Amino acid sequence: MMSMNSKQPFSIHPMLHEPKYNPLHSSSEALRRACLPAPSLQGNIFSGFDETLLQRAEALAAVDIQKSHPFKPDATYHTMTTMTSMTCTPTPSSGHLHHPSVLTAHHHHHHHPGHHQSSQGLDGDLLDHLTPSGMSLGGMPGSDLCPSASHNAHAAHMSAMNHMQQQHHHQQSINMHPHGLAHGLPHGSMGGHGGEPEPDPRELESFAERFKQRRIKLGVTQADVGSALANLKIPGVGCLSQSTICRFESLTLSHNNMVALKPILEAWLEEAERAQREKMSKPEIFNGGDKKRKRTSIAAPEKRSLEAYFAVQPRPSSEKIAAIAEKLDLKKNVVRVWFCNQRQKQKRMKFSAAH
DNA sequence: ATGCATGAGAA
DNA sequence: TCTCATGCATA
Repeated sequence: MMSMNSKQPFSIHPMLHEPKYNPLHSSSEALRRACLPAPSLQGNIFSGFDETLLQRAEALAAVDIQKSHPFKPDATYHTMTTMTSMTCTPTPSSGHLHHPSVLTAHHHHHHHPGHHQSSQGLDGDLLDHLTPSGMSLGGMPGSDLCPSASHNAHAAHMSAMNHMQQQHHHQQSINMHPHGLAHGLPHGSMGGHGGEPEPDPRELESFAERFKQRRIKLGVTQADVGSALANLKIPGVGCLSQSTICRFESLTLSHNNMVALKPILEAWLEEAERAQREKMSKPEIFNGGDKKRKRTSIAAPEKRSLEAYFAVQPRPSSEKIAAIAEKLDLKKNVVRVWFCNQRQKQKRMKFSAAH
């Protein structure tokens, strides 16, 4: 009953996928379990008795939390973006941005829209027990590390180049960014031609590593790469954020996304190295920006509760989301988005673990 | 490096 | 409404 996630991301055609990267199968369950936050529950959760498990999950989540706390979860966003229109930055058109785009690769998959889970014992039990509270700990303090990004200043940029890649199916098109992009998808996806071949995870992995290394050698930051991409006049390709470049290097993008971005970054890298060789042009540093969007921060206890719910029911109904939101004293939308992001995260983890 | 968010497109 | 690609804000 849980295999609805068998959607393989890919762009390729239906018949093109390689057997190798196909994680579905039972392995996905194993993997998922490996990623689960609640160790004690793992064994049975997906087996079948949801209700009991739900209660346990709940209990587990509520264990440490027995407190009340003064925390006020919303307030988070005041979106007042100032327009920063630079070359690349997506300018918020009307209030904020518009834009991302897409790679849509879903053809075959899908999930059940309306009724997946059946056991809803949770509305009552689980939610009742939960204590949205304050602190507890025991969980995970932060083990954050990361030096982080700084923005240096030199960059290399180049000018034109083109590649052509096109496809026009409606199903999958990768498009990058906001402004006027189109979608260009690498590798041979449609039409059967011989565009870019290898959807090979192996290759992607090594490329990402090489990319990072060479990028550093060029003295360019992830952010620089992102903006410099616009200088490559690849149709449909504009700039990308530091986040995306970072995620590409760390392989934390979906397989499809990695495959789509690879040729673009590869083109940039070559151009950048070529450009550096001859003359270094100026860095294109644009700076400016005042952005005021605030990020919601979900406290650890609430997060643990959400994880517990997620372990049992990754796709809660709207009603359930509302109930959870209320219990945790979070906005419904925040909860909904959290679940969405959690699913994406798990999917990526599953995939990478499989390879 | 990541968490939370937006938005387009597909169900 | 969900998924997926992306991004801003932030630790």
